[in-house]
Amino acid sequence: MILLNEKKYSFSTEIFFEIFDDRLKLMIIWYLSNGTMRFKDLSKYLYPITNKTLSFKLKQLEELHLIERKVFAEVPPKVEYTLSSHGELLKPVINEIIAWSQYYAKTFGTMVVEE
Amino acid sequence: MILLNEKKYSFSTEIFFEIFDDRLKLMIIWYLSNGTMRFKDLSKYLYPITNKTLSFKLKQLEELHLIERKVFAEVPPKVEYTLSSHGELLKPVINEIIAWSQYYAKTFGTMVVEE
DNA sequence: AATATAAGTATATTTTAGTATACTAATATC
DNA sequence: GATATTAGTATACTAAAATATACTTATATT
Repeated sequence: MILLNEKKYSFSTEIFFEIFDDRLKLMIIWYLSNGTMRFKDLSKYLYPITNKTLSFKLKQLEELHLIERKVFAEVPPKVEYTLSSHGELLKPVINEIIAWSQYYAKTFGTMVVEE
Repeated sequence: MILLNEKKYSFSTEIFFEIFDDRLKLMIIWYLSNGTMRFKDLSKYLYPITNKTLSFKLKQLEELHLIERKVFAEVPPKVEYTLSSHGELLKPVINEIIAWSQYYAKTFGTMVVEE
């Protein structure tokens, strides 16, 4: 259970760190910022990640109102994940992260295959 | 040892996640973005953190050229940590993080004491 | 002479995040 | 009738990260 509301933060960014305490959640947001994805797509892109871990992270992001989960009554199961409006507002953050990463890669020679 | 140069990244933000694989390093950058700090200051602000952990994180950030370490020949020891020019360029990222965190706190009622 | 100080290091221990592996449900396909 | 499919769950295990605790060094203070 995530209980952000019971905590007090000494500075604004702490909320961000509380939410993105691991890179996986932010990476999921990054992937979903390119459009809707199914569980298996995310699993593939985030490899190696176990179903358990991915499932848990998605649940957390949903609790935090950052993504939305849409279940289709099909067999085999189909579940789609999409950024919520609050999640969409993370795009400027992601864009700055991309800009800085590209600068860093250019400066220190780390290869970047694609954006 | 951090060997970013030996890795290839499938998208730009991966470098960022590789560097900020834990919240501590980004929090250190956040604190230093307000100015120079000594080891003990950081230790106080990042409480609870052990000397060992803080020392290790600072070493990593220095290896990544994001901070600079200045040793004074004094007793008791005095060491000052400052953002490097590359670290300074993370400020736009931090600013977007602050903006989003404030929006999120306002929307979901999480308290933020100060910026 | 004992104690405090800052910036760590050393060692052992604990926590916790993630992994590996196997399993399920309901239908479609070979 | 056996097998594949997706989106998970369940259980047990492992490895990495952080903690707790004690120690160091050289000077200044009580």
